[in-house]
Amino acid sequence: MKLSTKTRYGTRILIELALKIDQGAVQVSKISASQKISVKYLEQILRILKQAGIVNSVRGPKGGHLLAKDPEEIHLGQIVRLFEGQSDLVACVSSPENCEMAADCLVRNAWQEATSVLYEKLDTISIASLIHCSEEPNQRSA
Amino acid sequence: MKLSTKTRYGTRILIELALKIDQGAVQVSKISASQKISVKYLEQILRILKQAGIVNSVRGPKGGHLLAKDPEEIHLGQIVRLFEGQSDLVACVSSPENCEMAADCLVRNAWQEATSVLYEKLDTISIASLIHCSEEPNQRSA
DNA sequence: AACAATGTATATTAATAAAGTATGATATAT
DNA sequence: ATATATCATACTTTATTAATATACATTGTT
Repeated sequence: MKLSTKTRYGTRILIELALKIDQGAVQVSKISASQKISVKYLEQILRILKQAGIVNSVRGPKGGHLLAKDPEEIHLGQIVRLFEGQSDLVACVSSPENCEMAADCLVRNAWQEATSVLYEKLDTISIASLIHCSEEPNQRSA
Repeated sequence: MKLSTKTRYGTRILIELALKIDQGAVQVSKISASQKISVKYLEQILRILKQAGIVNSVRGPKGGHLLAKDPEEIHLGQIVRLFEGQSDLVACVSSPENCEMAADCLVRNAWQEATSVLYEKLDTISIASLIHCSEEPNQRSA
């Protein structure tokens, strides 16, 4: 029940783009260097973020990627749902037909509720809030 | 970010044992038949549950497994923690040394909070509550 | 127009983890 | 004793995730 690296990387990428929001398009090679993620893997992740409308890209020389939305409007819930694909803790919540025990399964609804609680929490955390948190004076010395 | 089959199976096993709580020890072969899980796989899962003190077993003829605790005292949080092993959504929450970016990772605390919310919810759901829910009259027709 | 810098797309491989199976041992009621 | 059960570990298979490789498309600069 762990988050995939794509989810974690994707979140870090968005934070980097949010921090560099006034620098225009950021090149994949730059993100690769700062996040220590291979260029090719990064491209896959950025493509997913782009298709979801979270980032935009500019092709050609001087191109790169930038946020398509305000950091206030990007929440962890959206990112996790995007990368984890099947967003339920158990598949039968959204596809009961895949489990032959579904009709008698007393637990399904409980997993459903737990899933909801988790996403409700993740939906309250924006990229912007993560950044602001780090800017508070007590967080780091000197 | 799915629950493993061991977690799901384990939960169903505990429900079955709770429903048969007045029948004494239930044999692995019986559980295997009703839950449609292979005997050998089931034995692995039961061993984990036994080591955690959630079930007891009786060896030899007429042996089997039974709950070691009141169904009211067994909660989904405990089961999930038991089978998912590493209970955090991301490993760095409990082991920051595994991630070289940990010092600068703005997200770690957020994953931590989401994890907590999820388990707090799971800790409120007991095996007993799942069973009682199914006994409400409206759940099934005739 | 040519070129180089950049993103786009898909296929392939490698690594890891999960799921399931097999073999054999140990305990105990009868 | 013997049959019936659980206990323990090793192994195999399958699925998923992570990462790499190859080829293509777009665009600013000259």
